[in-house]
Amino acid sequence: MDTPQKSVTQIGTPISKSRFEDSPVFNYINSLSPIRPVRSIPNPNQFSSLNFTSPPSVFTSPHLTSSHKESRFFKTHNSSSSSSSSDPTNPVESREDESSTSNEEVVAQGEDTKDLNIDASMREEETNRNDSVASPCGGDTTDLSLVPYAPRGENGSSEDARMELQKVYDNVQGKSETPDWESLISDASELLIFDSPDASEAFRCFMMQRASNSEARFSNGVEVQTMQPDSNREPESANAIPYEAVSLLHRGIRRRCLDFEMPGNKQTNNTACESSSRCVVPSIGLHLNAILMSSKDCKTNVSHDYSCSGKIQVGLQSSISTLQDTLDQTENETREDADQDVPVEPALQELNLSSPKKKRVKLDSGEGESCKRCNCKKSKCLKLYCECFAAGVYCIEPCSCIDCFNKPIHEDVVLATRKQIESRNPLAFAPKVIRNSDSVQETGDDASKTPASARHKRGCNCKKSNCLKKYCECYQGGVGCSINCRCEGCKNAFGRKDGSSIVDMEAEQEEENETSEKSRTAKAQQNTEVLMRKEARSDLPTTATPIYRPELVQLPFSSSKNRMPPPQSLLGGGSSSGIFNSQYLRKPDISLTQSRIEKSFETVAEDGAEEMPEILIHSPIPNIKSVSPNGKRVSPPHMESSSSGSILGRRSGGRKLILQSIPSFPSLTPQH
DNA sequence: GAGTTTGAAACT
DNA sequence: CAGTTTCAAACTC
Repeated sequence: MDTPQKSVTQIGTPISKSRFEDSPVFNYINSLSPIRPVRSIPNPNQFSSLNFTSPPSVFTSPHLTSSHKESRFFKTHNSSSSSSSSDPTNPVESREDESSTSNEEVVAQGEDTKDLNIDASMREEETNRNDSVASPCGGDTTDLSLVPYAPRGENGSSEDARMELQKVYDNVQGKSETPDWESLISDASELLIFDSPDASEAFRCFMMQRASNSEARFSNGVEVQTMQPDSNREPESANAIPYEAVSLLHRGIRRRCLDFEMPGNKQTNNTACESSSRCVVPSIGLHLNAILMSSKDCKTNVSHDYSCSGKIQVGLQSSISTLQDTLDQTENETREDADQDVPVEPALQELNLSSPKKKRVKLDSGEGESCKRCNCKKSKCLKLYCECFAAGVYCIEPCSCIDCFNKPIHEDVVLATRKQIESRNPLAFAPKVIRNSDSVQETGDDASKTPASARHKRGCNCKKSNCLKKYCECYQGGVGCSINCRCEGCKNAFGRKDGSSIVDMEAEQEEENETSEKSRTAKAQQNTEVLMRKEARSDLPTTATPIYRPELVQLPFSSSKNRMPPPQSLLGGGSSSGIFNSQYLRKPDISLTQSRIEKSFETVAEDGAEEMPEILIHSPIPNIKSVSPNGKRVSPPHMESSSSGSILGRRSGGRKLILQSIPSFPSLTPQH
């Protein structure tokens, strides 16, 4: 709700800079501090303000950058942990040691190796220090992910791996058309994602600091130093922040989630970030996991780590506000609420069918501690096949991948590959499930818990699974199918392509159980049933624009028992409203009439509401293609797509309220 | 755990 | 852009 913006607001605002610097306190502090603030040349690519603009011409090695960062942190905060750079007792370290035997790693990393050791000690320190706090995703498990071990693979020699790496890297680079590509990489490398609340908090601290010292470069070594003066600026966290920020950030960095820049955000981020939390959105897709992590999720165990994967994003992607909420909550309430569910949780938990939940349950109960991640064998975890890679996170120890290059140590390769993929498909790393956030504005507090709608950005293409299995990305994402889908025989429980949803199905079933001749026939054959349903619906003009209705999925109270759909799903959704549809399913004339009426109302806002919400706007054109075999009657998306939440009161006496152009993802546009 | 199925991603 | 191949997750046994 409002919280989301809060955090971001704090982050960017350049205003604070001048304010602080002009303040007597600041001057005083400056005079006291032996450390002279170092100002780097203003660089638009600086970390501050989440500036994603084109990279600096000067190439900066990602490794170098990160090394500096980490080592600096270490120096500054680590008076206590500076000592040992390796801890044999630490599993992570063990792993590292193992890896360190590889020449490759030494060669490749050099300074990194040192940093890694530092990292390890830091980690240890932090572990001791924040044990209760962050003990994140399975503690060690998470940490392990931080260990950049060489891609020797489980079965390859280090030499092979190195060659492989070179090959991959060359390959990627060769294909890259971006002139300043390396700069981009280095630039992107700074955009680390924070997949823990702590990390995000740290990040925020950093951003805040940067706000007051925006010129300082992340890698200039100023950060930590300037912290001191900063501490005064932030009375509430005074002493804590510097250390916390750094250590936490550090932890965040150590964690494998990467904050890959989002295509198209480079130019907009600056402004967007300054104005609203939405700025998170641009990269939210890749951050979601991180943010999710930031939610108490990270504090529980196994599930956390998994939540880092894109899959879990499902629930979170739902709404940025929710995410931000979570983030904020985490920040504000300290980590003591670790065990408390963030707003998002309820929703997910309620969704029995929700894949994330499912997965988590599975993990929790079934696989125990093993945060199972990817299992790539041939892709080197550098393709979208790899869940980790696709989710924007590094592979971690629990992964069973072979010859994995998706490790911090191969950051360049990862980023390069990513870049390449993005060049092919700018949305490749965008959240697969896009959630409409209009509910936020509409329903207030509950909004964050009950995102109005969501959909798979691209839609599925299921042929045999009927969208009833996790093969289906929509289903897996806990969202209904939409016109974007090209699925056949869609039975997606979260909402079918034809516009029905769980509620619809239930209502339908009831009807079917009772008398409907059609339904009886349909029951006879499942496949037939689907087709028939589609046909029946296709008869209804109102269903012409079957925008799927995922609302139920996200609703905490959307349990099967509770047939009360969320306000929006109940009222909105228009054509897709199951109740509505089922009600008129066999009353074409009525529905037709109504549809006409509606049509006159809908056209206005619905398109906007439906299409705009998605940051990732897809041309409706291809959607036309999505018509099922018998979907000839399915109207083009632009017709009167009834977006859930955009229309209210369809059932209420035929009166319909249109929530004009409520952007699902207002996030992109600076608001305030 | 091995084998199969499935559909996305990648390739042609 | 359509068809094919590759890939890894999901699923089944």
